[in-house]
Amino acid sequence: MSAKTNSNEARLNERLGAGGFRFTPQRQRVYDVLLQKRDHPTAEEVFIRAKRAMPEISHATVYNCLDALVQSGLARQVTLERGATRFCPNMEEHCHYYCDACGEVFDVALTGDSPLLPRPKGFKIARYDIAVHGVCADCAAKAKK
Amino acid sequence: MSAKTNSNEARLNERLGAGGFRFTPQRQRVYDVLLQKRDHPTAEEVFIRAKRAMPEISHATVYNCLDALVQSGLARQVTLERGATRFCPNMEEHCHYYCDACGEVFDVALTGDSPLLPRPKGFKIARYDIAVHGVCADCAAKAKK
DNA sequence: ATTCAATTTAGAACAATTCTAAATAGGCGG
DNA sequence: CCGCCTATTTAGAATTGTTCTAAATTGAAT
Repeated sequence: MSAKTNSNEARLNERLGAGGFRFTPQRQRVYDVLLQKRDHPTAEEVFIRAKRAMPEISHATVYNCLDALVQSGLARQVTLERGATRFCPNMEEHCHYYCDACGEVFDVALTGDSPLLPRPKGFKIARYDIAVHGVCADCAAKAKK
Repeated sequence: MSAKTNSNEARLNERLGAGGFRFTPQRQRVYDVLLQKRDHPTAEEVFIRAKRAMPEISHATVYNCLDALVQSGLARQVTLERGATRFCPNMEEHCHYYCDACGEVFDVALTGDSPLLPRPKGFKIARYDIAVHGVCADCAAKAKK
């Protein structure tokens, strides 16, 4: 086990605890899956990947684990379009560029100040999600041909 | 029929045409439903409301109409959370405040400059959606008690 | 009027998510 | 270490949201 894996495990343990959740092998596995390939997988994709090293894991558990990770501040839930929700372990301030042509999702860091948003009086902001729709460079090039 | 309704109908007709769609009574009805109560209804809610004046309208038609409106630039599709997609006829630049406690959605106009977003090279932006999650003033007050 | 494609319809099918009840596992006080 | 209590996991059923299908209808353009 690498030092990197160790530190991820430590953070997982700590954050789950802070969120009132237990550390379980399934949650560790699901978190690993998110960290290993940061391509904004759906719950179904996470399920498939998680099964590779833990074949007996169930669908409901994957949802439970993902929810626990989201509530513990270790992952974000991303809803870009109708259909399956995606998950993202990048907790830096960033926005999502979504290519309507190929479906790929790009994280782009929000540099400097957060966008200045007016807000309803008294509203307590927990987080915000910025989704940008359009066509990525590759797809734009293909379309031009 | 009021002058207001007339102008909405004219715009609907024009925009549908520009988008390559036909004007139909069902599309008019669905658009009316969106305009009459701007509370970000789900497709199911639109279906129920549309039925009141058009009892024979079907589920599939409501989806078809909503998609036509979205593609014609007359409505926006809003995905704030897992579960049903919502629809919004407000085409001004605005962001959505979503109360995680009561589920209410508030439109807030984006004043002045759009937030400056860095973007991937070559990405052609079609539109962007800003969703702010948190707790609205009412729910925050209730929670404090 | 005729024709062709878009649209609508009811209902089936499918996909995503949540629920259920029973089994298991963790942490804690004794 | 034991027993207890609660959280978690599991398989599968159930529910919800969305899309598909095939046939009938409608609309626009000849």
